[in-house]
Amino acid sequence: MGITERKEREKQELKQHILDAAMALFVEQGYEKTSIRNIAERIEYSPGTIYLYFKDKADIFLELHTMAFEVLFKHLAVTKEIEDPMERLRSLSQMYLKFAIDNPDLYDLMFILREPMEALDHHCGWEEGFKNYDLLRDTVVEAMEKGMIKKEDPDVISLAAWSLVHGLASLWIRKRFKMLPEEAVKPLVFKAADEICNRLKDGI
Amino acid sequence: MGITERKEREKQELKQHILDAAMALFVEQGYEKTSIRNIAERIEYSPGTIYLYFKDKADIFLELHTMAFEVLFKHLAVTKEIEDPMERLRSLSQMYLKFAIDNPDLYDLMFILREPMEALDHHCGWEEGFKNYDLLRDTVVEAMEKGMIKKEDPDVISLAAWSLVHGLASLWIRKRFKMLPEEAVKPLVFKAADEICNRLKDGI
DNA sequence: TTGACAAACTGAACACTGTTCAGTAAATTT
DNA sequence: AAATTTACTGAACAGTGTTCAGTTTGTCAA
Repeated sequence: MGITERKEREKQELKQHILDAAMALFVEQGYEKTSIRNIAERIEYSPGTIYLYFKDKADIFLELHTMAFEVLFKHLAVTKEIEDPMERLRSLSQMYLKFAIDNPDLYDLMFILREPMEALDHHCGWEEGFKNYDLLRDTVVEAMEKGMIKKEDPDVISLAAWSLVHGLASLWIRKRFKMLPEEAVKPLVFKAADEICNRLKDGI
Repeated sequence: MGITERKEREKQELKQHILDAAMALFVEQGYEKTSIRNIAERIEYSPGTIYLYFKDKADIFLELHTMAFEVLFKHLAVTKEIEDPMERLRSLSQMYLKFAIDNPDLYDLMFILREPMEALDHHCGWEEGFKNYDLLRDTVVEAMEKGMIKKEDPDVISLAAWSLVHGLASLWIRKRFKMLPEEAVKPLVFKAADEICNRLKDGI
């Protein structure tokens, strides 16, 4: 009975087809400006069809959000080869920033937009986020154990480190650095993250 | 000829009336869910009237955004009485965080939402933002001069400090702290900002 | 007081949005 | 070949921001 299997496969294919079209439009023109009708038109199906595969618009973008996290994780995972946890931390922050600035729309979806999180419970369902946070937290713990960072609740330091780079990234993406000359901002952003790494180290 | 003056005054009053209604609705139900028709209904005018006083929806919220900045500035300005620049910096960050967490919708409008900034040029028109940034920058400069923070481009440190608290605030507002137990997050947020102040100082 | 003019305001209309659901068409099973 | 299940459609609903011809209101000169 290969028919049900083929049908299941075809269903998955169409679902992926919707996701691909949504991702393309989303990166082209951003989340808010991407409508269900836009997606339907691109895949040459009627708008109603999309609702046979996804609960609502947020549900589509929740899946894209999950995919984007895997991309980020792969980017950041290469830092595992760096022995020195302090250098690894520095590298993590620089790569995180680069990812955000190179992929502002993906970053928006992952960390700024309300929509994907509203489809989630309070305490679960955000494994993608957890995985990336753990990468950071493990590095912080290791740096503390090796005496490179003054000991403290590792979540406090991890939260601070993440918030710093997220703050830089999101203020950049949402154009809040108007007080500084335009061409000066980008280098300053990377420098700010780097400098805080220095000071975490010097504190010893 | 007092008539033209009265007319001008009445015009300003209606404009303010629109802003008041918009602010009320905005704080009640957030930006996205506040429609022009909602505002019109509340002030008992037709939707078209609003466009005689504001260019578009973003223009209304740009003005609210300006008002919100004055509120924040007044909050932060009380720190001017603190002599020690390091303690002032600590106080600034704690009060900034408190403002953001107590007024998430206003904070959204000021630092997260795209709309108000899109009505602005790249290099001008954001005096409200500049004023608050200068408050921070001046404190950083003073702390450096008094040898309380290692010297460095003050914009790098100011950017880092601001990004840290903005990062904490915006990740909180947009519900990205799901990896931590819900009740633990709020204290951690304040602690993270405080701890970075400590380490800036210890670095000497 | 009346008529003319300008300013203020209206609300229907346009082109869009997310979402639903009765109806149709296609594929599969009996 | 008929019956049934599955997949898909597209019109309709209730909403959005925005525009603009047309009406009302207020002011001023004759």
